[in-house]
Amino acid sequence: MVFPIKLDFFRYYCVLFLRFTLFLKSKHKYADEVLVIDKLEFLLALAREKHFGHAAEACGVTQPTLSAGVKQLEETFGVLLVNRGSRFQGFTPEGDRVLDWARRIVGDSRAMRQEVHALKHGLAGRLRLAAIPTALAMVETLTTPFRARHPAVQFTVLSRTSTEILALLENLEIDAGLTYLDNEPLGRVTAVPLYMERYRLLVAADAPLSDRESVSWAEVAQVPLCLLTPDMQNRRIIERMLRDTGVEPNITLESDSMVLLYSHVRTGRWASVMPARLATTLGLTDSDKLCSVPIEGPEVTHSIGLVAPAREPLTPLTAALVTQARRIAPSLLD
Amino acid sequence: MVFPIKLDFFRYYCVLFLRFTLFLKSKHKYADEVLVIDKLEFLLALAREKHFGHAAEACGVTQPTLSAGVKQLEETFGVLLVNRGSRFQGFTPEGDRVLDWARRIVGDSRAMRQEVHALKHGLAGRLRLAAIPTALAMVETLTTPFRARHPAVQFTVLSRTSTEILALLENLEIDAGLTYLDNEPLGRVTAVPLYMERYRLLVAADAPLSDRESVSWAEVAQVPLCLLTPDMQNRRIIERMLRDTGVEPNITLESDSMVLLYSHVRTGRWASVMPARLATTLGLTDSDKLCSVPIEGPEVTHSIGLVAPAREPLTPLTAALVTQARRIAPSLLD
DNA sequence: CTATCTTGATAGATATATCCTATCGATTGA
DNA sequence: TCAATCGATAGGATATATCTATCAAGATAG
Repeated sequence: MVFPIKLDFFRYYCVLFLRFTLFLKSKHKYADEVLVIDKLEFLLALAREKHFGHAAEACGVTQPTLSAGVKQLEETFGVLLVNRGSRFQGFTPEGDRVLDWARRIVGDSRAMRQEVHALKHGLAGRLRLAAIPTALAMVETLTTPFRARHPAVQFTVLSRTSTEILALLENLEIDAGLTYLDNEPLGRVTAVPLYMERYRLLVAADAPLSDRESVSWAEVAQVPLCLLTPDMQNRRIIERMLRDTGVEPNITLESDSMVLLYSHVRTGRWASVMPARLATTLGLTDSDKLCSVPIEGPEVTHSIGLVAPAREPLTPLTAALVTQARRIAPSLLD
Repeated sequence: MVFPIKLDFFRYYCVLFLRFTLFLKSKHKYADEVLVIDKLEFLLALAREKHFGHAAEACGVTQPTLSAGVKQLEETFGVLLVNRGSRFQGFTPEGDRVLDWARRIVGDSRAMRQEVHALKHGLAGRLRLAAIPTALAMVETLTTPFRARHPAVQFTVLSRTSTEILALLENLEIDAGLTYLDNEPLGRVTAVPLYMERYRLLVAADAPLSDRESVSWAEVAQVPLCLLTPDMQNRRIIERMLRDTGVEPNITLESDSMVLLYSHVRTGRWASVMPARLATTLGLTDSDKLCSVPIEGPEVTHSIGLVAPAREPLTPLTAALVTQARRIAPSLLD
């Protein structure tokens, strides 16, 4: 019975203290309500790290500095933004709203810097992208022509799950993503459809089923499979197809790495299921080692495309990427 | 007793590492590129005042402070933003772009504050509006029901020309405006049509034409008229109608004040042309002193409505006003 | 239940930034 | 030519930002 009382008392004390501090502050001469964008970045970092120390490190400052920054925000708004016990306990409702605006303002300020820089030095900088594993091979069709037009632009490409991509986008940690457009709610994003994902069986040339014109999902379910881990949407889609046949699939190996899956398929002991376009793009079927066999049955296709923030205007780099995506889309959509 | 030693060693290592990182990060220790929103406001003030001293006064700082603020912005971006000779000579192209972003960021930061405030204290604050003179009487139909719902909200309403309203809106000096929707290019705004402007002749009860069922534009052109000044779009519209009859209109008095026009019409020596709705809303025709006579001829109507920034989301106050406008619009559009 | 670790807050010191007043130099106008 | 206007600059007072070091309150492991 001691804890609740102490906790309540602590909170009460916090609120009282904050009010008192606010009262004192109002007498100070300057910076009554100076909003520094860097402090908003503190809030963003805190939102993704959920830890004052880690957030501080991410911002390149010490923990007391970040704590003070957040507290200053709370003082300017006159509201507690973060629920604190002995540790970070999430944001208050007001904090959530401020966080939303902070994302927008920080994004805009970055876009502003980038645009001015682009006016001076042409389109340059680093585009941060993330793609679902099965779309990784497609990134090239976007980046290669883009770089031909804008040689000064650099890329960072991460392999992530579809949900992670949306979260990264929301937190301004990436500029755009390549992911499914039609399965999960996308939220506030600009989407450019690029191609449809169709599935094929990938097997070694000397493995069973390799000489077939086509196979059924039921047959696929009976060979030892290596697939992506279940946190990937691609895996869930394929697994659904397999289970719909009534046969319990034989998924003997899973990984989050496409390279690992390939290397196993090459041994002839495993097979895998992957998007048709992926196999051909990588030229895996050019050698005589691997075959990709069409899978019969209901044509399940999933639209994959570029997602960027729904903000208007976009940063010059992101805008150029979206333009590039719109340009190549017709040649990909069969 | 092994742990403390290890811990100390770890901490020592951490500190060394941190120092090293900081050393690499910057030669200047702090604030290499700190963006303060207040400085962006300096830029907005400079854009509308076109004068360093006046802009400084508008921001509540001295001129050197504003000069330094602008210069700091220029240093952060590494570009000149303002063309200076011995005086303010406008913005550079980069300056114009920064100005555009500054408007957006400043607007968002205000909206953020307002929203947090609204979460704490309910919808409160001051709505800054501007309306064209002929729409002034209509403002009441918007503000009265609005205040009934949100009693804590205060209003500031300015009488301005339609072009001024758009400029004020652009510079965040007003939250919304009441103006013509279909005559001039509106730019980036949200528009809510409210009603159509139709014209009537306003005359004293004992003046010529007062007993007519209706009059023609040609007849109107022959009586001494008092109208708004030519910078008002309303005046230009009416004048066009009059000239189209081929008769040179007899505009013997012009003013930017509707009250002045009324007081002259009441003498019986002048007549005026005004929107039908305006006369009835003010109850001018209830007394026996004034009559409003329908004008025959081509039905020229001009749509009038509420304009607000095209930004999304709007500030809570502006959003509530737009909602209110949408609510009352059906009862106004006949 | 105790010892230890983790986490965020706080204190004190110092460097930095901000702002004001006063003044200057250049242009503009009379 | 002289005064007025405009924006830049210098110098000094003061607020602010950041660091290091440390603390106290949970959480955790033994």
